[in-house]
Amino acid sequence: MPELPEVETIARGLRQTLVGQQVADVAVRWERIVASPSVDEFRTRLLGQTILSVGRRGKYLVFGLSADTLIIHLRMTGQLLCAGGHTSAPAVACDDPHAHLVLRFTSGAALCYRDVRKFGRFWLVADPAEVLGSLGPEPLDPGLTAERFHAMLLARRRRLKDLLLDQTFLAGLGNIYVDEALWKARLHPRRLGSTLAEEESARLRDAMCAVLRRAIAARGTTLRDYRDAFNTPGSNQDGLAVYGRAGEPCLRCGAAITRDIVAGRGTHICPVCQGE
DNA sequence: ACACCCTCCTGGAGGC
DNA sequence: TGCCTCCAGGAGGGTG
Repeated sequence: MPELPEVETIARGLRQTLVGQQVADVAVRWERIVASPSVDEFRTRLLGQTILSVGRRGKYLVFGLSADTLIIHLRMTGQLLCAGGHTSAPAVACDDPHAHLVLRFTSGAALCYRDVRKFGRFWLVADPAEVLGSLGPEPLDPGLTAERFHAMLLARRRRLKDLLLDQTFLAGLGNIYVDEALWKARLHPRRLGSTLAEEESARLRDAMCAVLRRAIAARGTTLRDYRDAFNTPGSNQDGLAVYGRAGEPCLRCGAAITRDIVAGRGTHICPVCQGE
């Protein structure tokens, strides 16, 4: 599932190939993929616009266009694949049955949106805040100091797992990296954020940043569906400490990793290192 | 304010 | 082999 490191990797790939491209054709094959505006308006407004920038906010991809902002969320299984043009990537089949939206550019290049589960969404907006306005801070923003993070945790009486998954609290973490960060910080997912000592919240912040930086360097975690813009899997799955390792030994203490449900999500914990 | 459940979707895995 | 049921979980919505 694309979380911050995967979306960052995709954004970097798309930036290389898409900046300067002008939209020549918009094909929408599954209409519910377009969240806003209507599919007709989405198509007509997008035609002729040039991509000026490609960025990321939380798990959202953000394309600065000549007149609007295009925002894409990949949710569970969404893939954005570059095709044609001067890219040397393996030919991506835009006629794939799961390719629900295809942008073609005047250069001959194309951007293919593929999504087996159809949960992903596109927005075309004049003001990005319409979609991104309620997101919390970026975990890797140097402005998110240890002091500020500690104050954020103290302000709410919620379990760490719920808080870190809540995109209005912090933008970009999903189930995999929350479990990895809590393990690294030796904190139990059910622990109330408001009970953390300064030293513990600093540990959590450092763990979160380390986990994300490592995953970005590894170009993301590919468990099944994730691919970058050139259809290449990441390699961070080889570096996971707890996610998907239920029953296997903790890399720190050797105890068996458990899998539990917290906040309605599969949650991987070392019962010894992460005492409740 | 917080916890819990449902919906959106599909394919893969496990049971029988 | 095949059919059926469950499960994965991001986000938004509703309810208690």
